[in-house]
Amino acid sequence: MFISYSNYRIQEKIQSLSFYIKQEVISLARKNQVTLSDVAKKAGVSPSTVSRVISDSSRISKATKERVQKCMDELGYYPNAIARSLAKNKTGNIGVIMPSRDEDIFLNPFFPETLRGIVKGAATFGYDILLSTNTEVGDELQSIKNFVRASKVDGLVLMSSRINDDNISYLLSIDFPFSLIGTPYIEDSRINYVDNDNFMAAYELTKYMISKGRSKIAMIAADPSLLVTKKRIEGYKRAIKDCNLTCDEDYIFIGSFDEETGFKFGRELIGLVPRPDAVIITDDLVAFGAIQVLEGLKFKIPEDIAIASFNNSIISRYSQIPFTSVDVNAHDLGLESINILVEALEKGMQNRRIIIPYEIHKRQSTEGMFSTE
Amino acid sequence: MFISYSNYRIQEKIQSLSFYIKQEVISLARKNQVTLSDVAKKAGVSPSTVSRVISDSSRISKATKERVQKCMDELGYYPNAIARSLAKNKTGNIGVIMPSRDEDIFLNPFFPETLRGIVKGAATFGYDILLSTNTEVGDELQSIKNFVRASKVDGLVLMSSRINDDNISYLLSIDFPFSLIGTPYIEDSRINYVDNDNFMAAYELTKYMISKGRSKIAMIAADPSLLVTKKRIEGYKRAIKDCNLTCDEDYIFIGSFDEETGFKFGRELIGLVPRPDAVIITDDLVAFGAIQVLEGLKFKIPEDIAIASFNNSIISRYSQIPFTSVDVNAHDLGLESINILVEALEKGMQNRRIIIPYEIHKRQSTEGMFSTE
DNA sequence: TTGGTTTGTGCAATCGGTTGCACTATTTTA
DNA sequence: TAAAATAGTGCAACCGATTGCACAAACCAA
Repeated sequence: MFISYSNYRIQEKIQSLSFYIKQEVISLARKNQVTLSDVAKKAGVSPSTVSRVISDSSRISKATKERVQKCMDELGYYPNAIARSLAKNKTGNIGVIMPSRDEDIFLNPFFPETLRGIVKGAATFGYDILLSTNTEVGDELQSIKNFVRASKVDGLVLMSSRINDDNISYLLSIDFPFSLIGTPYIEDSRINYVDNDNFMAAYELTKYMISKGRSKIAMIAADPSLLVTKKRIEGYKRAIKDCNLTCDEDYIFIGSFDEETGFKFGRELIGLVPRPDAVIITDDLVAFGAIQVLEGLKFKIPEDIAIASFNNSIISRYSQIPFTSVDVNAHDLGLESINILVEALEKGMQNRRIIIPYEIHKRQSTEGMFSTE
Repeated sequence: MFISYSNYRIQEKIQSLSFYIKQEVISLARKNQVTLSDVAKKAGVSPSTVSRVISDSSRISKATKERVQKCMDELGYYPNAIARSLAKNKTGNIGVIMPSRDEDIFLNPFFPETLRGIVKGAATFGYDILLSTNTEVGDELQSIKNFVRASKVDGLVLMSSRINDDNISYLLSIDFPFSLIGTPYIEDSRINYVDNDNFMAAYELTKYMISKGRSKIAMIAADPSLLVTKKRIEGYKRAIKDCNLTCDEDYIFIGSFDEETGFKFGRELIGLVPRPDAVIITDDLVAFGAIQVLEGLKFKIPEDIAIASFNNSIISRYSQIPFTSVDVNAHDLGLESINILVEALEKGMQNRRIIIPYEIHKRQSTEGMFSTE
């Protein structure tokens, strides 16, 4: 009698059989997971007792604890985090949602720096970091939902905030714990965030320019739907106004966080009438691009035009013309974002807002034409 | 009758009660997890059927599939990843083990770049990235064990390899799937890795120096227990030998991946007799430090001494004197490390070794005193 | 001695899925 | 037309923990 191999049931069976064989082979080496029950059996107690020993329950006698502990050591037992997560409805993971521009993200040292702080913070509290891996650009919400709805994380860190931020709205609507790096677009006591005072930073930077004798100050910013950009533009405008200078909208350029933006607007900048004698730029890389262009066009920095920017990355220090830049302390932003999140998770703390101090590193690019100081 | 509050049982009860109240409150908003059984109930089928609909089993009729699907949509069902992990013994997570130097890691753009590739690769295959968060410096093995023994990940990516690497030995000993960025210290068909040909890169770079008329070539390297360093030193030595030049051990300096190393050895370098007319450095940041020192000491680059290094980071392009640097293509290293790991996980592939091409970006710092080309 | 505590442990349900196997109804084959 | 194969679904065990409650033994006060 022929066996009909078209019989998919058999195929299934074979498949599952070979699966088992493979698993078996693998399991000989790996998958030698010692379980709680194994320990219990060896120690002659019930699994619940072992579980209580692990959590150091006060209801287990010292003698039993020691005996069980010994068995655990001997068997090399290590609790299965997945099973524990399921039972306790807690994962021990914190999800980090990175802006999904792919190219940009790690180019700008702000994110790696922040991530370093995050990792460090998580380590001290015993959490692991789950990184969002969006395939689609701009689809952070999808990553968030994947993490949240699949219960893969206990809480989230959002690394940026925008106006009418969908991510924030969603998380608030389902009341899921998160902390934000940046200032939220709405006041809501449930939002824990950490940020610099970007308004003041830009304000102070602009004032500093003015104190150095500059009066026609331009700005190159990024997408103003990003709160950080918005705040900086506001601070800049306010300083101009407070000093009774005029702030033409022509003087504000909107680009992105790359060198190209610096090239492009550096060129346009010097075409303005009257020509600016200073420019504030929201990122070092952009500033660097602008400097290159301006130098190429034979403008002198800082004599003809002063330049200052944000992030205080390595290139601001080591560019041909070292330029003034605001250190936002990205590492601490990351670290504190974890602190407040963990406090929210473990102690139910709310309404935490932490302002991380910035620091203006003054360099050659903003030296005065004539100093008023 | 008084209630004895010292009765810890009662205290426990109260605690658990308040816990429940809190949980209850929370669960009103969050924790509205729709489960498989809910869907099953609504669709009037058994949970197993729903599960099979999710996995699109061929054994469920089209009609049932559609009906169940509709119920899932209506209820907003989303499978719980934890429960699934437990049942399938697969997490969908890949652990990334970063060298645990804390400060160094993100300072050097190599790691962020690599991580970017890793994240991108993981996204295409639908895996999430779990980052190692070692508290103790140099204690990657602990992180690895935490991930592996707790079953938090399906596989691992190691971002560096050393001689007699404990991490590799451990993973091999328990036969746990991983891929390596770098070349392993031992031949083992079970190790899948991706690397540059660091020997050839250094060899070629050295030859290039020689072709430019240099004959006394020094090297500043990092810890030679790191395979990457070892290979580069070997390539360098070989090139020297092949050209019948002498390679004094004095010409080789061992430091770390920071500017300080550049400062220190830049200074020592020019004290050597005979004085080197070229130096190969294993990292841009170090090279940058060296350049600063040398310039400070009034040495001309490239006239007095040529400089070349590795990683082609932004500072190699934009330093006052742009310097020659080898682009190791960190992004692709990361991306491929995921590719081979996933192939190992899902298809049992072994013995994969991928060499990512490097590219020497030639810049001003290696222009010849006199060109032989 | 008796009834009430206090202590220490185990039972069994639960977390939310997956899957081998059994079972029925329908179709195909001879 | 009877036997065999196929299709569609459900039962129940299982993944590896946690935890409310029950229960037995030891202890204590009156």
